[in-house]
Amino acid sequence: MIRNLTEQDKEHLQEALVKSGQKVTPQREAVFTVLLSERDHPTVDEVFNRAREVMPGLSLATVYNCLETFVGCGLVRQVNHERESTRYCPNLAPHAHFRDKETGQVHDIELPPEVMKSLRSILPPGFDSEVIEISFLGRAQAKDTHSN
Amino acid sequence: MIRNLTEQDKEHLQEALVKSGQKVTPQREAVFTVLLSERDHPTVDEVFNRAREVMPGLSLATVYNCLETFVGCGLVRQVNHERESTRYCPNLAPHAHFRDKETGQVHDIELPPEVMKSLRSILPPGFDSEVIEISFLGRAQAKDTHSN
DNA sequence: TAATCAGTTAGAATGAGTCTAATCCGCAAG
DNA sequence: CTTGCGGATTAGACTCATTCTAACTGATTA
Repeated sequence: MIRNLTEQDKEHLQEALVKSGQKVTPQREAVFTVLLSERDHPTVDEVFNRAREVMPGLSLATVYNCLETFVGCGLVRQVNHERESTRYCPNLAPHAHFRDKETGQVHDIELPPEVMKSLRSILPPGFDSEVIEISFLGRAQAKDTHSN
Repeated sequence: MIRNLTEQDKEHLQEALVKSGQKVTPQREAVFTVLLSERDHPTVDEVFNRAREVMPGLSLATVYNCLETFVGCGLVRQVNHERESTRYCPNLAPHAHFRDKETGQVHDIELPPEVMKSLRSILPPGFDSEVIEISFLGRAQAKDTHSN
């Protein structure tokens, strides 16, 4: 179910948008709401379908635009796996992704700072990296029930 | 330039193919030759164009087929970055990829076993991973000249 | 020689994502 | 007000990597 944004979430959205010279619009609020309501790394299509429940006139192009805007102002992260549809994730803490081979579900894996450090240390001199993507592929025993 | 396969490379190809019930064909040899001649993570299209120099009748579909076969029998690895075209890499040692933001070039980064181990250790119980993909995005000072 | 079968081929189909041109909407200036 | 401006939104056309399909090839087996 799609729950409403808390005041705090609204401020978070507004602040991030305004900081990068963007406006808060009803469409952006709707898309953001969808992302926060179910944190299951939805595809654009999934976001689109969920958001339509709340705003039936919303167009697919706008969902693409909104998500791009959010990525641009650091509100959400893109998650790519092989060449499958891009997924979106509002978890901003540094984390890796674990993709279940059977269900296709994506789980967040916390990334302790010392692991990040050891990763950075394997770069030869002259290599300077801003972004490190880590993704696991395998099987996960469903231990939590609040999966998608 | 496309150099011929060494006897050793030919055996390597044959062994891997036969082991998974596949045949050695002229097209597969040509594609494999291209991969080993310039180890710069080419896209399917690049492989296609290079291979045509040596085998003009070769079709794109066949290049796709060959590469898929090679991946299936562990001869090469697929490298994906965001949603760009898939690239192929004949380096089988465990390694990460560094993608230069400016040139688009992909460099292999050696992965020491202790880093692999620390990565595996961050998986919560119940998560079992076969494949770990690590990719860096950033800028690399060109220190070698034999880039593509 | 005929049948079989994997591999190859050209071209059509797919589908995620991007582009375009028209429209909408909020707001500031007149 | 009402006019004009600019960014946001929209529908639909378009792109392009990849996959699919159906016909063809060529080596091997019956």
